[in-house]
Order: sequence, then C-alpha cells, then structure tokens
Amino acid sequence: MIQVTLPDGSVKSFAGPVTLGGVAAAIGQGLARAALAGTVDGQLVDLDHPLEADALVTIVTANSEAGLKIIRHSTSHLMAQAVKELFPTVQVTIGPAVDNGFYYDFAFERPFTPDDLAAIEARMQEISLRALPVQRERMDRAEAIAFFQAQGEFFKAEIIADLPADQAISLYRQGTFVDLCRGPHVPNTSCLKAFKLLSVAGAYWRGDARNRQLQRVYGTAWPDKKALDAYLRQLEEAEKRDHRRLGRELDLFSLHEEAGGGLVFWHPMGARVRQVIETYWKKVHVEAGYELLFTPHIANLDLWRTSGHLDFYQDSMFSPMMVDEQPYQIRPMNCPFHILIYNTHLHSHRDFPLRWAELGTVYRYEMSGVLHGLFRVRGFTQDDAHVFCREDQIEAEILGILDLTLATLKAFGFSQFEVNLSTRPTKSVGSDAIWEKATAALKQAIVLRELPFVEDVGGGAFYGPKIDVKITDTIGRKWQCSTIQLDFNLPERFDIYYIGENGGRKRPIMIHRALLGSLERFFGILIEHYAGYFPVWLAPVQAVVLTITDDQNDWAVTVRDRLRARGLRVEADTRSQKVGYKIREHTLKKVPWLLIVGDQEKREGAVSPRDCSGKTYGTVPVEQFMDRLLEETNQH
RNA sequence: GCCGACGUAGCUCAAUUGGCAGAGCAACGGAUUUGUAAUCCGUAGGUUCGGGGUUCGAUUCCCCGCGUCGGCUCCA
Repeated sequence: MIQVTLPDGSVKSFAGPVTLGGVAAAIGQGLARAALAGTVDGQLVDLDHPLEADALVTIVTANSEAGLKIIRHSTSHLMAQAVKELFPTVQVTIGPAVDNGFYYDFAFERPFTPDDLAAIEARMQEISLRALPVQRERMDRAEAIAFFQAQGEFFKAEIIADLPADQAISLYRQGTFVDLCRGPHVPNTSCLKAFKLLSVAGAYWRGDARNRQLQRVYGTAWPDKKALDAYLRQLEEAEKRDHRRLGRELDLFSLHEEAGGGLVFWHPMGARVRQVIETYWKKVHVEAGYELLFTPHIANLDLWRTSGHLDFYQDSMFSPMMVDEQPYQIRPMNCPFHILIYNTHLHSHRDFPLRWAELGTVYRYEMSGVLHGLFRVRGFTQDDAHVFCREDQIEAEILGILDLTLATLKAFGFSQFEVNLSTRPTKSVGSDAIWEKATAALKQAIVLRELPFVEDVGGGAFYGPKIDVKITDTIGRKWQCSTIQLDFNLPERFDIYYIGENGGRKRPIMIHRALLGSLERFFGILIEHYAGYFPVWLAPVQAVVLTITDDQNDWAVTVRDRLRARGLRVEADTRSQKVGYKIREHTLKKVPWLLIVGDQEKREGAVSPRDCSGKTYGTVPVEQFMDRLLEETNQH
C-alpha cells in the first residue's frame, strides 16, 4: 500500500507501485491529459517515474513556471532531433530553456541559413505529430561515453567525462534520437505544439572565446498557439519602443558611420530632455550638499598608471596620443582628476565629508560587436561623484547616497528597486576591519530602507565592497544604473591623506557613486520605459498650439509666447493644413498637449486642450491651462 | 574581437536569368482657410555603404574594408 499526499493535503492510496502519470489519472481525466511531469518530495521528475514508497506529490502542468520550463527544454530536444534528421553530420552540444524560450548549440561544418531554420521548424512540427514517447534511460558513465563517441557526438562525450564520477547518467530517447539530459521532459513529443525558431547566432563552446564557435539556434515555445501569438505580439510591441527607432522618429539623437561607432549625437529635441535631466540632477546634488566640478577630457597617461586603471583596463581604453613626447590619454574614468583636486590642499579631519560631483564624459574602447544604440557606446557621460570622508562617517554617507539615489530614480518614474550587495573577494586590498565596517554600513543602509537585496558574496571589486541598484521598467525589464562603491585602493595609490585630531596623517575613505550611470544609456532606458511618451516635465515639446485657420495665427503666437515666457517648451503650428492633419502629426511626435485654437478660443482668450491619448477638455482659459502645465512641470 | 544576416532617396521598401534604379511617406513650390489622427496639384531628390575584381554591361556575381542588426553567463 502506497500513500500519496497531494498539495491540498488529501491522501490517495494505491495498492502497488504507481507512476506519477497513474496518480494524475487517479485524480482526474483532465489532469491526466494536462500532466507534463511532477514532483516527488519536492524533486522534479518525469511522469513515468514510479512511486515505490509514500510521498508528497504534485503534478506539473503547463500552467506553472516549472511546466513552461519543461516544455521549452523539451522543445530544444525536439529541435535537436529535427536538426539531426535533416543534417546527420551535425553534433549536438547543449540546449537549455531560457527566459521565454530555449536554444540549442550545434557544431556543423557550414552555417545554418534562414531557409534551414524554416526546414527545421517544419520538421519539428512533423515530429510532434509523430507523437513519439519521450523515455528516460540510465547508463553507466563508461557506457555513456562510448555510446556518444560511437555516434560521433564528441561534445556530448566530453560533457559526460567532465561530470562528477558519482553522478548518475540519464539519457532521453524519442524515436531514434537520444540525448544526454538530466530532465525531466514531457512524456510525448505531441505535447509540444506551439513554438517558433527565431534566430541563429554564434556562441563559443562552454562560453569561452578560445574554444570552437558553435551555432546557437534560438526559439520560443509556449503551451498553446494563443500564448505563442501573444508573445510574438509582445516582441513587436517591444520593437516599437526600441529607443533606436524612437530616437530617429522623434528626432532625439543619432549615431554616424562617418564619425565612428558608439559615438552619440544629441539632436535639439534629445538635448532638451538632457538639459532637463541635468538641471534636475544639479539641483538635487546641490541640495544634498555636493559641489559640482569640471575637469578635462584628456590628461597625461601617468594618472591612470598611478590609479591602476591601466593595468586592469588597458584593453578597453583608447590608445594614448603623443603630446610633447608624453603619452596623453582620453579619459576612461574621472576619479584621478578629483583626487588631483583633493591634493591641492592639506585637509583637516574637520573638512569632511567632501562631496564632489561631475557630469564627466568618458571614452572607453568597446569591442565593435557589442555596440548597441545608446545602451553600449564608446563615449558617455557619467553622473559621477566622489565622497571623501572619515571612517566614522561612512554609514551616514552611504545612507545619504542611497536616499539620493532612490529619490532621483523615483523622480524619473521608477518605483521598483532591487539591490545587490557585493562583498569582499579573495584577492583584495584593505584591512579586515575596514572591509567589515564598510560592508556593514552598506548593509545597514539597505536594511534601513527596507529594500529587497541579494548578497553577492565575494562579488565586490578588489578595492572595496559595493551596492548596485536595479530598476524595473514598464515592461518588466531590469536595468542596473546606480552603483555605490567604497574604495580603499585609490587613496593609497595617490597617497591622499588628512590631518587627524591628534595631528598625524590619516587616510580618508573614498566613495565612488553614480545614480543614473551613463546619461546616454539612462536616456535610452527612459525612452523605452515611456515608449517615447515622456511625462510633461521631461518632454522636449510640452505643448503645440494648433490653429484652425489663418485667422487665429496671431492668437496662437500670443499663447505660445505667453507660455514660453514662463519657461514652458511650446510651439505654434500655423501652417495652412486641416486641423486633423496637424493633430495627427503632433500626436505621432508624442507631444503631451495639443492646444487647438479657433475663432471661439481667440474671442475668449482660451485654448482647447487635447492630451496625447486623444481626450479633450473643452474650452479652457489660457491662464488656467498654463497654471496646470506649470504645476505638472515644476513637480520636479 | 568572433559567428551569422543585412546595407538601394531623409524614412519604409521594390527592381525578372547580370540589361535605362522605382513607389509610398517626408522635403520643396503652388492652390486650399479647413473644428479634434492624413486636402489637392506639381517639383526635386541616388557615388545603390566604400574600395577592388569578373563581365560588352554589376544594385545583382567574387574579394577586402566600414557600418548596422541578432548573438557569444545562465548545469547535459
């Protein structure tokens, strides 16, 4: 007699050994049909897994995360089978489930073409219809290695050889296709019916650029056609908010082949947004007790030799240029400059904290293949700052920085945060005492602000612990912008000090921090977050006055100028076009407010506002509208 | 950097086996005076990414370079 306990606490009894599939069937026909796999005492297993003792059992269907993952993983096997059938000389390697889909890496003598992908997908459909049972088998290690070698699957054999000696080797067989896999898998290829192959790309064997490059085929898989279609629509939506497309459509910025990759040109409309961001940034920094600095874009390479950046980052620095027979470096970092300023004075313990911020443009050589719109560039402006303080001030400074960070990110429309706390790595500088104290201060700040955080043990930089803040955008993607890093290294290297209470020299603590990270990248994130619909305070054009006929041109210009006189960003469209045409055009430019003026509005000293969703608000006196727009603008 | 795909007017895209490089939108000129998402007519617009090669002839085929796009961490 076997007693099976179900998630709802109920218990089913079976006379003899039973599989999970049998348990599902005993619960109900519907569940038996939907069942993909199950868990036994928390362990994910196949549906044909036999139960020989009492256990806590759940049945996994496509409705759960685990079920979706199984579908995706099994679909990757389905793809591998289709590829092997079509191209017998292909060697299979690995094929896991990933977010929204799966991939499989293949070794093949020629690249896959888009036509190949279509053929593979068609073959996958066909194999799905064959309704092949997917069965788990066991082999001992030597046998498994020999088995895959005999089939010419040398990558598989290598994977097994690298598995721990005591680990059981399991294989999955579907028809003639056998793959090494831990599982579990769906019971039958007919469970896989909604998938699409998306792209093919190079990927290194075991992720190492020194190894052979394989071909990775990406696909997506879902429980049914409806979910698949919904996902494909979502991909289209994401494409519509792509900052590269919106950057062109809204005339915000451009990149130029003639100039070189990864170098950003801010157009007037984009520059307006940047101005608003910078003005706000400067305001909150001054309020938070920062001084604003300006430093050069180029300087003697020795500075980065002293800082140690050259040793670590030479590969991602632009080559120096010779000036008066000295090597000069376009700056990849701002910190040495702030230290030079620090060193122009002798400092007292009473001077601290010193909070110095700079919107510092830096240039880093990024490999050509990684450049991507505003997200990955070769020249960008960090919203950098360095805080110099005493050890006893660390905690208060960290808390202050964290508060400034959260307030700033909230102002730009982000409200969901996630924090990483990275602690001391094995290779590092600084005393145990200072690491402990600094790490505790970072943690304390996170806990005080009740932020969810993950501790990345040993993930800190060699020079100090750090916290990184991630934001979540409208469509759920996470972005790391902010970073707060303690540095026990640079003060040492540049030998900076202050005079302590007892008259002796002491080392100050240095904190590096950035809130937005890079203005370019942050702008890209904002564009995608808002899908181009900037809130009024950020919008490059906050309102456009539209005339019905030429008779209102004078009034339109008057309204525009009155709003402009209050600092609002307003245009007047007096072209002899039908108002519907003008509305369409400015709506496509995502202008928050359109102010229609006809004879009535002109007579009454009014405007008829229309927001970008198409909602209208009747006729409103111009002063009233202006107050409202000003209020919305000045919230930040 | 590596793998693959792509590069034609400002934008989105056409162009048969290698045979005069086109359309829509945008721009410009004119007409129109319009009430909440496209008024009509006309004009102009090109080193087909750059360089080389094959050919009577190259947007098309080949080579090199540049750029763009998708990838290159996530346990078989």
